[in-house]
Amino acid sequence: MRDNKALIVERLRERGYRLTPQRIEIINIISGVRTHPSARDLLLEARKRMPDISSSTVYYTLNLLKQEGLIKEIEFYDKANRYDSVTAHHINLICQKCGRIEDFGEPIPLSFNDISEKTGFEPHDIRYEYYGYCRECRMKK
Amino acid sequence: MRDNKALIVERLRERGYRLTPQRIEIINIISGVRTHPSARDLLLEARKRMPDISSSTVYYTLNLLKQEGLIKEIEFYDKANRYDSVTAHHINLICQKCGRIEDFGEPIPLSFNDISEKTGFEPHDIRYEYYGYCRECRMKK
DNA sequence: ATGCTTGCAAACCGTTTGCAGATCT
DNA sequence: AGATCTGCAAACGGTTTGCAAGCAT
Repeated sequence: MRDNKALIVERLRERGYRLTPQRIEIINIISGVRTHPSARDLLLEARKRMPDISSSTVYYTLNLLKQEGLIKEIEFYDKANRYDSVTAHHINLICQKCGRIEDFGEPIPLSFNDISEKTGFEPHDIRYEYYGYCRECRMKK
Repeated sequence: MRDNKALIVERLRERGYRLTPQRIEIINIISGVRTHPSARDLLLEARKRMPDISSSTVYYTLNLLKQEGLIKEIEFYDKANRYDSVTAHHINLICQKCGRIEDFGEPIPLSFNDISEKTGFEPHDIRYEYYGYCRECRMKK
């Protein structure tokens, strides 16, 4: 959850990608925040300092970072995808009132090995989420 | 995983919804199959017997069944959502080659109670999926 | 000089919606 | 009879793509 900006920048550089001002800006935001922002969130935040940045650039950069394994994407069919600079597999708690996504600290209970031994299915990624209401939203009610 | 057509029909009837031929057809298909079909799958299958059924009717019916808690929807942002007549919470194994979705029999390790006691977040739904390759697709390679 | 990157606008695709006509009870 | 349901076509919204101009190396 700490700032992993330096790591992301270093990886891009050593893999030969350009470090344009737009990319630096996007990396800055996503690695400095714990809110799992959407592409639109990132665009609006970046435009505060860089008014001409376009949404294609944001998407292009996010796809690059995702493909390079430097960020993780959480996908939703009926709302914007969210992005996380914490790439380790973990459980997310998703509030259906305020949209907040919190990380849940405990390790994944069933390892990839457990699954493949029991079923023959070979996993290499996971999606584990609880949907409900966060403490703050429950208070407000 | 058994045929729960009768249950779905009964629930709709007792809640005052109409049992039109289109609905019966869709319920028949979804409750008779273990493949977690998409709306489009259901449309094409239904059209074999009912050529004029429209996709809005399929969506309308699926949304009704979902809202009444009689089917479960598995959502994907970049491909069609899939539908499951098994509504109990369970783990899904999703093959990224053939698209098959298998149910994994074991119970969910962390109960809603576990989560709310440890975090204050109150869950009422879950999404727990492993992505990878099913036995059949691994064989073929 | 080359090719990666950016910004604009249009395309894409599954899902939703407005509406008029049909159908179930 | 009356509300619900169906089918058509258009709208929607987030993401992707084509393309020409810009920029880093």
